[in-house]
Amino acid sequence: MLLGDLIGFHLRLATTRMMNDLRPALADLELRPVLFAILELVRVNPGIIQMRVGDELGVQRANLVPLINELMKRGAIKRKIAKHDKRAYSLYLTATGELLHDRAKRVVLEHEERILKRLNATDRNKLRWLLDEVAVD
Amino acid sequence: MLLGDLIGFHLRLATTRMMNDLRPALADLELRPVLFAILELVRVNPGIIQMRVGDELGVQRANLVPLINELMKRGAIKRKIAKHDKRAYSLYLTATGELLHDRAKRVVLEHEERILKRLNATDRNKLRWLLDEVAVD
DNA sequence: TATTGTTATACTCTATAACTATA
DNA sequence: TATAGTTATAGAGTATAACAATA
Repeated sequence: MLLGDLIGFHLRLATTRMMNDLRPALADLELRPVLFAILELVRVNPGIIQMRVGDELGVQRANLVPLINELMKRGAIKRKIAKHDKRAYSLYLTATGELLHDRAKRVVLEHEERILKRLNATDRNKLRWLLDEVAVD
Repeated sequence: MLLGDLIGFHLRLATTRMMNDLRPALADLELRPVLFAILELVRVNPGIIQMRVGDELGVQRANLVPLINELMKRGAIKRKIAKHDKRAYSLYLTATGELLHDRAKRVVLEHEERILKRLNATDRNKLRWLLDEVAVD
């Protein structure tokens, strides 16, 4: 390990390693990490506005469009015009989407366990908390 | 914050936020985060083999080639055939490269302080340690 | 046989600007 | 005026495969 003290380096490397494990694991379901993230977010927050998905995941709204289209073409998500705002779309999983998410979630949980096996529950909570403190305003 | 418990989400978002702050900060020097990472690694480990740089930063050797070329064209780094392996290149900063790195390092340290201002020294060390435990082996 | 650096390629990600329709 | 979604585009990141030179 030649890396220095800069947190950015360690963050970058941890992310790369995690994605290098997750990507092939999800490939069997023809999903990429970002697509799973969308499915998860919509599953847990049904009716969520499309823009909000972008905000939560750090994906700009322009870049979100083709991702949403991809999931709609596969019949995994559906949209309705938002109740109180005709400009916005509310997102929902279809039955197909829920099945896909169920299978993907299992793959992702196995992946997280594989990647975090050296950390106990306390450390994992601490890590989550520390990451959330990064770059908050 | 609608995000769930999955560490991957929090890692992804922290990385995005950090890069969104660092990228424009380095743009004044016409550097990108990955180029600074290479400068830093070569500065601290003069003579490092090109392949090793890729390993340390999680960049594949094929993708490293144009990055090294970019820094050589700018006269920031130079190469020599490695002492004990004619296939490999040892990398060094030029005087120009050291000056560029000095200026970039100042920008990066300010950036890290901005991003991590909510964390004290203990938390920062803990974060670095936790990130290093992610995906070892 | 395996490894370092290279080339080529395809795909994905990301940032930016401009447009529309609604608010 | 501002916001949600869209389109278009260019640049950067990433994965894969194949090759030459050397180990």
